Amino acid sequence: MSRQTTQNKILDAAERLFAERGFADTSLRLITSEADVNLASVNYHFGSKKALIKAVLARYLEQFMPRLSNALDELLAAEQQPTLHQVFDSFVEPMLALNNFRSSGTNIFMQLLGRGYSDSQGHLRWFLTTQYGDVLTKITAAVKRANPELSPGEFFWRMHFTLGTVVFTLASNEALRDIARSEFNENLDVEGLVRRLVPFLAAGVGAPVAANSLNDGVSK
Amino acid sequence: MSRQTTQNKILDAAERLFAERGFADTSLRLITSEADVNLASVNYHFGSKKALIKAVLARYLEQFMPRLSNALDELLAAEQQPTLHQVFDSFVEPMLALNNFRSSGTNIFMQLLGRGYSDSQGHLRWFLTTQYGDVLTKITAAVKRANPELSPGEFFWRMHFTLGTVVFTLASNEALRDIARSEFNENLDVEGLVRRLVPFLAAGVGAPVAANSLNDGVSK
DNA sequence: TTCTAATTCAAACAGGTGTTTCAAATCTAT
DNA sequence: ATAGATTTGAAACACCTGTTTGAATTAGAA
Repeated sequence: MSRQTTQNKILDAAERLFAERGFADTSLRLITSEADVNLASVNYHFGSKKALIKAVLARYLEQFMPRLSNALDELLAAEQQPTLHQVFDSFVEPMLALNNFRSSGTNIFMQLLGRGYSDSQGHLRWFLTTQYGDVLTKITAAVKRANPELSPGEFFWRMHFTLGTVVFTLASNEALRDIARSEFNENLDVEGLVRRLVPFLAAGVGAPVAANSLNDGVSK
Repeated sequence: MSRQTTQNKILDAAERLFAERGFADTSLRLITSEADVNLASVNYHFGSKKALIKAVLARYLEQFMPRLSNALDELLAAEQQPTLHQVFDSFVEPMLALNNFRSSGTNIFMQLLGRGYSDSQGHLRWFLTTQYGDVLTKITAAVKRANPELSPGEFFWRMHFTLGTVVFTLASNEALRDIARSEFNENLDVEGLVRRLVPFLAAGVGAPVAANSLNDGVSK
């Protein structure tokens, strides 16, 4: 028989609770009781709560990041200039592939991403900058190629606007989909949500720079 | 002499710390020590920490909401159809006016808004739905008038994408502006930031609906 | 001034947190 | 089967949280 190891029981319970309630609001006692293991086993197997959070995130990022990296490589290798729509589309397949990795994997990862970025401890930020900096570079390269007209300052801000849209939507996607379902029979699955995000982001990043915006602040 | 009352010393310290660190990560002991008042005075004057959070938010919302409401009224009273740019622009003046109310008022309110919406307790949500529901109605009315083509489902999601962009940007605006300043001399003030948001949001909400998005989920 | 109500203060309370301890149980290889 | 390492378990630890208490102080009105 394929017994679940204690480590995996902890990881499975933790990822679900972290996604639902955030990192800070999920106590080790809650995790271990839901995982049906002893409280001390978290510190025995992972060392600390911080390390557990990182382990939960790592399990997904190891699946997601190489796929995203490959998709961006393809886009950057192509002869012709990609559209912004194409750039953002390259996130979709890696995202959806997580459902083959674990059930509800896409949804859980989306919520974890949202929690991870909002979190003041910045666990996710640590991963992105120290482990996956190359992917970040590819993302900015692809966006710049799709929309080369933006000034560096304009580009910086639009990337962060994009990040904000994504993170917020991902973090609250389940709650929002519930509302949409009950309010006007809009029965959207995770894929539908992600596909709705793409045109919004592409249009936002591609928006014409406001001509009448005084004080646009670019001093260099 | 105009002595600061204990209540105001608490409110001032609390709003700064809440904006910086979020509600949950700010303890009453930290607030009262920075405000130089006794720990028990928070519960004496406000009743509880939750009530203090609401009091902090209320002080700003009472300034902001009537102005926003008026701006939207003007837009809705006009003969001709407003542009999305105009709709989002009507948030700008009420936002900036907060600097006349308190020093750095705009910035602190922006961060509080971000914290308040991300917060799992949903203090801000309580205000918006129970106290300022009429303003919410006006916002959706204005957006719908500026872009009547959107289906209800499409409209719902784009409003929430917008909200996400705004909330995330507001919550982290100070950190992001620091980065922008050091990375490429982009010395943007709060007004500049808000004015950069408007074209992004207007373009996103006004984006053409993706024709090739299968499963768009509208079942009604 | 005197009396009463409002406020401040130090201390304790009750409950929750992540982490550590060390004996008991379990597994693993000899 | 037995010895040794790994893993589990119940309990305690040290610390932090929001809240309450009741006495000391201050303020305001008669």
